[in-house]
Amino acid sequence: MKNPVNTSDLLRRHGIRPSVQRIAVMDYLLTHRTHPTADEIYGALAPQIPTLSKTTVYNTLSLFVAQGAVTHITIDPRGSRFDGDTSVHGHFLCTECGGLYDVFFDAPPVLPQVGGGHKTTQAQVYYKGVCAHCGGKDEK
Amino acid sequence: MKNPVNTSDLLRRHGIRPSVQRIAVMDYLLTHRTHPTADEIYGALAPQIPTLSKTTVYNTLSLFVAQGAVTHITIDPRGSRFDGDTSVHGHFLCTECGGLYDVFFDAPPVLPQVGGGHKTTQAQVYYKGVCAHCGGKDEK
DNA sequence: ATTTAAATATGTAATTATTACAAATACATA
DNA sequence: TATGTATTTGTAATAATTACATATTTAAAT
Repeated sequence: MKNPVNTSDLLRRHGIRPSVQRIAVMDYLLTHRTHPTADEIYGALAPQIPTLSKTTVYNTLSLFVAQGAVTHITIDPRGSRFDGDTSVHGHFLCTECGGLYDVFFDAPPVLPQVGGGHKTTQAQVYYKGVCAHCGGKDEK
Repeated sequence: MKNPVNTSDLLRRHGIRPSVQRIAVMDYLLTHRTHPTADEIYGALAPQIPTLSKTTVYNTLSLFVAQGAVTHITIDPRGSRFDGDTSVHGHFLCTECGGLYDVFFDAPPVLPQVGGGHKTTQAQVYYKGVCAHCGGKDEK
């Protein structure tokens, strides 16, 4: 089996009615941990679902995010990235190649509460720099 | 005086040669703590500098960010926001009104280092939710 | 002061991400 | 099977950002 959990059930648990397209998008996110853009997801799924529309991918991702099934990552100024792993972790963006890597925490960092009467629904930790592959390793 | 520091000197200290346009953009950022978009900055300065081009605003902001004189905030999926305060602090985005607020820390949060040989140049903490003005205060 | 070269700014056109919207299709239920 | 609702699709609009060639300004050299 590709996936340890049943994708339809996962969607239903988030109040999302499964469909061929929704299952495909979620499956793609669960099996590709590259934090893809909507366009990348569309490009990967279109060959298998020839009738797929880019609007559907956007609609689907928007629904997933609204239902808390997917995390919307805004670290990349070139466009939105999406993560099927909604657990608490950070993200590192390589500003050279655009690669986006997970940064898992031994213990989640303690972030101060937001004051001023604002109601926080989510906190995210973003790192930017140059990834090991692009040369971050060697250069001092 | 509007500004405690001389804007030209501030630019020079970051290796940026001052110009009428650059001073105006930096001044705007230093006196307006709303984390404006390029478009907002252009709209605010255009009346005073009639020849100002939007491309210049983009070029200028890009230069400021590259030289570390301004922070590029990517929390808002609708577009890039900019902050003339480069000190360590977080940001809260109201997903209703788009308002972007500073979150100052008593002590900077301890963020785990990024492993994997990646070279980190910057870390940012983003919060999302509903601001006090939009109703975050009342609603449980 | 004048010339010259380099840096900066401008305007227009392209690119790209995302959304709006109306029509078509699929789905679930009576 | 009929009917209403949800979902998907395609096209067109919107908006942010970049590319690029030209014009202007600045600084240095003569």
